[in-house]
Amino acid sequence: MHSPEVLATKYKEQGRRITPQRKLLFTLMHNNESHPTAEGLFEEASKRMPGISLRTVYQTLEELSEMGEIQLMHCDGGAVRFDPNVDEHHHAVCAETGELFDVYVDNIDSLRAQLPDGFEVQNVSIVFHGRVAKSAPRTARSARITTKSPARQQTVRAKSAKRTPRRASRGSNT
Amino acid sequence: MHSPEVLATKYKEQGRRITPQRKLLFTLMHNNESHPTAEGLFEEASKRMPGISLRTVYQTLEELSEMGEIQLMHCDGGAVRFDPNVDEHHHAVCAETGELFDVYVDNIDSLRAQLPDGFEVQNVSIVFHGRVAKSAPRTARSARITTKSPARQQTVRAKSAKRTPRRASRGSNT
DNA sequence: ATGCTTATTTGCAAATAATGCGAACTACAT
DNA sequence: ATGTAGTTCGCATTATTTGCAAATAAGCAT
Repeated sequence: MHSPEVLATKYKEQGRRITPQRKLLFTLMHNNESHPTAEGLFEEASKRMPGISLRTVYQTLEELSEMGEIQLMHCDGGAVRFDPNVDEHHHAVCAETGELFDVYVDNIDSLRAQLPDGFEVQNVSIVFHGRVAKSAPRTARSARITTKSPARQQTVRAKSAKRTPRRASRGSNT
Repeated sequence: MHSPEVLATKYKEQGRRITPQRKLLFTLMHNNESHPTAEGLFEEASKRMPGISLRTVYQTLEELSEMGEIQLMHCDGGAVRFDPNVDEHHHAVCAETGELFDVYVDNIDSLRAQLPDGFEVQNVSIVFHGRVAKSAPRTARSARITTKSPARQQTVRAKSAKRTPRRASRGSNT
């Protein structure tokens, strides 16, 4: 998504107003690679602006989405996660931490798929499920992987192409 | 998933009981290609067994999932959809009707992805978003496409897949 | 068949996620 | 400073799904 400043301009051009709430949310989302949920973003925002309403967060995220500034991502059935990266990209989800990473795929066009007759593909979304190998080096737990950093180009090959035992229901991580 | 008969055996072997509700749900799910939601399956079941509880449907689907007999699919953020096809496969969603089709992809391993460092892929899920071309011939609106029919092998290419360089800088970032 | 044991079914409350709506508030042009 | 229309916010409500406990009923032993 655009910088808070550019967004402000774009907003005004559309007759929308710049409020403290919006300014804060723009800032919190800009370059945010954590793929926060509305609730998560609300918590962050509340730190800096106690009293801000969750309703406002939902509303702002919705308008940013309508303006094409952020992307929505329904990943595991839980809450929607928002992504300020609107380039054509995909995702990797760590089954352990639930962390979500942006992934760029070079050759989607080469996929050979048996699509239903007459199906016209408009876009493809790929999700890599797996886990981040915790190589001992640093605190491991808090080792932050930035997608912009040494993202290795690799050819995909699942550990075991077998069925993964599916958890029955959603998010019960307690 | 297995046939209702085989399932019955498998259930008994595990000390589970065969009830009329389960028998019905087994039958309704077997070879079901509609990817129903719990609610949808409940409605179908209700026709044949008025009074069956939605709770029972949820419960049965959950146990079938735990037994590896069906797969869960979180697609658009709405209700979970269930799939008796547990082979390694993917999906195509019609943006118009919401219909969901099974899709087999041959060469997932050849995808070149820039995954986060140390990320171990366990499995990949691909969703093709698009629409079923309604070839004018019949009522068009009600033309039904079945997945079992001549699924064409095709190389994927979105209608307007412009390749965006990573982090394209639109305007003055920052 | 009859009874028993305990797996199942069911209804209802409750949790989670997100949206509708209207009253109060405020950005910002004049 | 003032007015107006865009915003924020709280509360009610919808949609899914799960937790719980009482009522029910498979399936085994007799």
